[in-house]
Amino acid sequence: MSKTTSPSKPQTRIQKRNIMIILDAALEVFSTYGFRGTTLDQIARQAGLSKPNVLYYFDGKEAIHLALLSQLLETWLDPLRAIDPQGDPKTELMRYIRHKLQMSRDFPRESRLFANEIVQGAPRMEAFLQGDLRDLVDEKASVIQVWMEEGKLTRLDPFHLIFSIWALTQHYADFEAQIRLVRGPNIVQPHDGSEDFLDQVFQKLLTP
Amino acid sequence: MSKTTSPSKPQTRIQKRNIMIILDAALEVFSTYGFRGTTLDQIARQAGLSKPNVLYYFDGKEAIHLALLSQLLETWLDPLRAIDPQGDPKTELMRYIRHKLQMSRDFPRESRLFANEIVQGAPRMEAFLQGDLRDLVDEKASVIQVWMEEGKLTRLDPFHLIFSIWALTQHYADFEAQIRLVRGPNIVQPHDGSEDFLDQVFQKLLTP
DNA sequence: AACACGGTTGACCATCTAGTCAAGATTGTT
DNA sequence: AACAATCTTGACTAGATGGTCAACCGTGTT
Repeated sequence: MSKTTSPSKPQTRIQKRNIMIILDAALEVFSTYGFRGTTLDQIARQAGLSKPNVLYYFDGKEAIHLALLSQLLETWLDPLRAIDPQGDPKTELMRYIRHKLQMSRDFPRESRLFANEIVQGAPRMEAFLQGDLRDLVDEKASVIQVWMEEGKLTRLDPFHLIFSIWALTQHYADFEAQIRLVRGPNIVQPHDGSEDFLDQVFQKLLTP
Repeated sequence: MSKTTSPSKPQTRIQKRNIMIILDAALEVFSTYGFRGTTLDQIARQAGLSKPNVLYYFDGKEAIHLALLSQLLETWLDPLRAIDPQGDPKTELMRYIRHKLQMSRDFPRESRLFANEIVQGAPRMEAFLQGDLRDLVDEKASVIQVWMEEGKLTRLDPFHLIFSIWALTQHYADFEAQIRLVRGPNIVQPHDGSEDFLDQVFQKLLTP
């Protein structure tokens, strides 16, 4: 049935190239217009391919979107997973924050794809959110809790702390249009100064 | 031409009632599915009216969306505008933060309508963002800057400070689905504890 | 060169969607 | 009651959109 999820046959060069081209084009369009706001013609045009050709590589619009999401979700967990319970609390959290901010800077389209989904109720990510992500968040929240009880961090609700890190880092990608338009022509990069700012904020916040 | 923007004729009771019903239905649907993801049939169904009847009151889908946005943008500026340069710096900012959080709790649909627009590049809000909002943000950033130079607040980039307030407060409405699914069945209200948390965060952050 | 398989596409279809319209129902006014 | 204005809707249209298909083209292998 499915064309891209069958791991039996190895991909040819052309397949590899075109699947990459299509996914990149789809990311561009989906992240800008959302799932329903995106048309197959748009994706095909962006990819420089004909619509039937796009459908030769993917079973449909839904399948392309799904491929993007599952690809994304794997990399989404990594930075959080990397928080080391044995490491220095503040160092670990600051590293996580910088990593998330960097992702927001380097992969804004991925961040907005994610944001689009969640703002609209996350209909295609329920399983991920209440499965892998919840487990990992629970685990790391416990670690943070212990660190706080040991007096190594300011006492805060660890869940809200994690959410606040997500909110502050992803904001620069997801609401880039707002920042760009509000700051005006003075600012070239909406991210300008964000790293210093978040460093200052969390340094001050986390130090007991 | 336009049916609802002509201020010449007074509205009948039926007009007032149905326009309100339609706008409420449209807010519900637009905030969940975005502009392109929303159909007139959905709005009509949600409103309990026929599609031609909806179009009797509004010139089209775009007009309904526009009516919602302009209605929203006015109330959006108010809390920021209320920051008093003569008031106590920390009190003023904490009041603003609480006010924004309250709006995110009481009007999550409005917040998501806004978020949907901005994530997708704010094509229908450019004028507002780089007009009224920019002016107001510039003005209040100056006020905050002065407060900081007077040593009454921690020295931070005032623009990033304002953005961080937006990010943290709106996150609870815009990413509600994520919070709900990640926290699981333990938590009923995604907002639980948010006020205490943000109080703690900004109290600590703003105190020099 | 010949063959098989992978790759590509113009033309097409069914469905959805924004918007129209004329005819009918309801409401308010005299 | 009678009339006009407002309100409502079933039936419709034009265009957009996801997806199909048979035929054709390109590439690598023998």
